[in-house]
Amino acid sequence: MAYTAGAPAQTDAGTPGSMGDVRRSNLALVLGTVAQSPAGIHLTRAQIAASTGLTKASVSSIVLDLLDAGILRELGLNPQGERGRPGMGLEMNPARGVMGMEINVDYIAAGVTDLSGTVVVQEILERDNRDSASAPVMTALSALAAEVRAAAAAKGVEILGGGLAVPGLVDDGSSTVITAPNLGWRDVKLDVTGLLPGLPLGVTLFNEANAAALAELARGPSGGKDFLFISGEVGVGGGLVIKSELFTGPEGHAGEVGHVVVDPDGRPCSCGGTGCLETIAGQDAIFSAAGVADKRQTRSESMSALTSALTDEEPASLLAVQRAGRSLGVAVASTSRIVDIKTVVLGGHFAVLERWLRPPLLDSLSRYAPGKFLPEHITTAVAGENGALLGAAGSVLRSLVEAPHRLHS
Amino acid sequence: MAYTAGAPAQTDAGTPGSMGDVRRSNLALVLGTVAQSPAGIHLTRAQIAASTGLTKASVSSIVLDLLDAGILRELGLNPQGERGRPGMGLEMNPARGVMGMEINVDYIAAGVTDLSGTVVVQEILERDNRDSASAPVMTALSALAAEVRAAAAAKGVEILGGGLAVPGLVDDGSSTVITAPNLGWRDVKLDVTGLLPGLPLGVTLFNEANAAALAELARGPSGGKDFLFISGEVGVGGGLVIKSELFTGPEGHAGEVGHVVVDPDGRPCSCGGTGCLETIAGQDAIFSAAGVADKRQTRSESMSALTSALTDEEPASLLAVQRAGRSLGVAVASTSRIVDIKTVVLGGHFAVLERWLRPPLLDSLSRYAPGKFLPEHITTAVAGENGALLGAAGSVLRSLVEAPHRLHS
DNA sequence: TTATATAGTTCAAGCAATAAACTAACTAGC
DNA sequence: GCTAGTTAGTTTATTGCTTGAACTATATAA
Repeated sequence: MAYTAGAPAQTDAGTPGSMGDVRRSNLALVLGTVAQSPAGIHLTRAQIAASTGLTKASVSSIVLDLLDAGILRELGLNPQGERGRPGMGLEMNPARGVMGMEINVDYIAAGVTDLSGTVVVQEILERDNRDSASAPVMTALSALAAEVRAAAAAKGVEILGGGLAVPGLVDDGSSTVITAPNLGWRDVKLDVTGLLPGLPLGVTLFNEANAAALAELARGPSGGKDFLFISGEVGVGGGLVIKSELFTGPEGHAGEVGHVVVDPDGRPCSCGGTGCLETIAGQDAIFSAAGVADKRQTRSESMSALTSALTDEEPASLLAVQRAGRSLGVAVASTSRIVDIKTVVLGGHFAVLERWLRPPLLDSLSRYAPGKFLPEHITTAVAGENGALLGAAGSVLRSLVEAPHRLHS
Repeated sequence: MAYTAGAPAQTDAGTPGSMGDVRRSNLALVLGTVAQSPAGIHLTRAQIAASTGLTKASVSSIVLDLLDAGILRELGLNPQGERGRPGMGLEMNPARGVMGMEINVDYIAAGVTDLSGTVVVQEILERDNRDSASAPVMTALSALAAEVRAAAAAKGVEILGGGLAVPGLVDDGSSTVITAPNLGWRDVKLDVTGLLPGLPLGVTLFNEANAAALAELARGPSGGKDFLFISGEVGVGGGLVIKSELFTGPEGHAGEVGHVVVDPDGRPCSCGGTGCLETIAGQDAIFSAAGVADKRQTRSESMSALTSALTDEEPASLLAVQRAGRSLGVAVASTSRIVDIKTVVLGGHFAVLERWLRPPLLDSLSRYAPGKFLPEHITTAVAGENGALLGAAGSVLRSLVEAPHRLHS
């Protein structure tokens, strides 16, 4: 019905509210209902008025602004055999788009979606970034981004803003990667705006798991409005979505389920802690426990070695995954009590291994968080490999929908 | 400077914003700055205008509304030896107040603060509520509340709203205690408005630890704007404050640190889980591990037995508290990674035992959440025994400050 | 007593939403 | 094929709230 994210009058606390805030709030409200409308359906002004509760006059005036800003577009009239004057369909302008980018251990990637969220261009470039300095990676990504931007422009799509997802702790305010153990980065300041110069909405930096969580939120109804996304990669990342918002905590680093303590007497973790979930359920941990770790092969080769070992019911592999599942259960149980969440979405290798992980996970949950506290829904990610990419793009799009006044208007 | 809580235009998402929202937002902004001003200082309209950024004209008009509603009061002019016309001091109306109430295992309590937050009346009635049905407890509390209300009225303070704190999981919407293990309550619907009939702001139901956390937020700068409050009682409760707001999660039951898993191979918990923090650091657990559990004595007697045993360096007691401290560390480490919090406030028996708990707690933290992730500030609660009481009252007060338009206006 | 400075109020103007009237564009039915 | 009915979108007057400037009120300083 109404767009949940459009919290009206989003001035900072402590700032006087004026009528401009009302306008901004209603701009977001109108744009939000258009953005939320199902793919084929093009709402008319009258329908927007009915659905938002605004008057037709207000909607007309607001839509005019959004058309001027190039965010919305009018389609022709659609006389659909109903009585009365047909309405003028409206849609998110397909000639504008946002770019998602991703730096990961094995690849860099960039992709563009238009404002309706449909993918226009997408390119993945395999590249070993493990323990590579940031400069060459950024140079390579910059070239890729320019290429993808040109490809989008060739299709008539102009980029308004971008998002970059990185597997590590980030601080968007200062565009800094605080720590990305698997890239070997620590306190690295990135020139993110340099990747895509001259964008009205700039470029935002995201944690990979957070971006992927946002992709889940935008795409399927996999997790609803409240869920914990757990992404199994080399490390174990997490993204916490609460009331359809990414919950980032006071400093922006919330949701790190990978470092919940699941075994106080456990092994040291890459984060410096002890017995973190990652030390048992991270890729390296599972591979070596399963005995499929081989330094000559890539991670995806190791992964297929593991899955075939599992289908062959190879004991060490079964045990390794079982242990990972149980530990996942402990971490989820603890997390669910702290943030009161009942739905878990598994991503990354957890999605691949879901078949084997689920039984020990459920077992563990019923032991550590039984009854009323049991997280009932365990699903797997719907956005696949490129979840982080889509999430980064989608989240920029969403920020536009929530604050359209930043464009021209 | 400005009141952090006064988020402008707080209509529900999906509702059109109109000029009324602006007014509501600015009412809260003005009232917030008055409420935030230090005890002795009485702001004038001009000072409010300067501090909020509103014009003098708007402030005058808004203050008029707040005076009409009986929320603010004018003091006389205060010619303070400065040039120019002296300003008219404003303060929170001391003739209006809010009531906090508490049901706990050993007592029931009720107290009134005026709108400036100073305590007017307070009464604690010892009463063994353990495994008592809810009806007689509510009857007793109702009588106590009426008495305290009359005492406040005698002092010229009219009650506008109330809050009730209960040691258990609650749902305020339906005024239901979902589970309070130590009272033996389960899915008990309480007639909270019946306790204090005819209040314009009604009566709100709180979890005890959450209320106490709010008291910490309101009183000292003990935890700043972001902290985890851990309350050691018979059970172990928790309250999570993030950006000066109580974080309650999607269903309102967040912050239950007492049930973070700290020992996967541990003992069963009253919540049905296994190895929860409460099974090691709850009062019953500590008392019995220390060997000071004696069914004939009250809990406060057991507690003094424990503290004297500790000062005598009695080994079993030292060990019990040490273990509790270490487990606290594990739980805090996990929590800090999930919600990104760096400050912990210890309340209840954790405050009493702080001296002995701190070393193992710090030790444990540096092991499980080292370096950048270390929760740096461990403090003890400033609001003492009656933290929950004060918190319940204070939070009703705060809700008034955030939405003053609910009164008359 | 006068000049100056500060507090608070009054009043016209601007902006955004609303409600009601109005124009536009289509279907249904005779 | 014309008219009545129906729905879409625009125009216009009204309302509510902030703003800014002018104005009144009340103090200190010289």
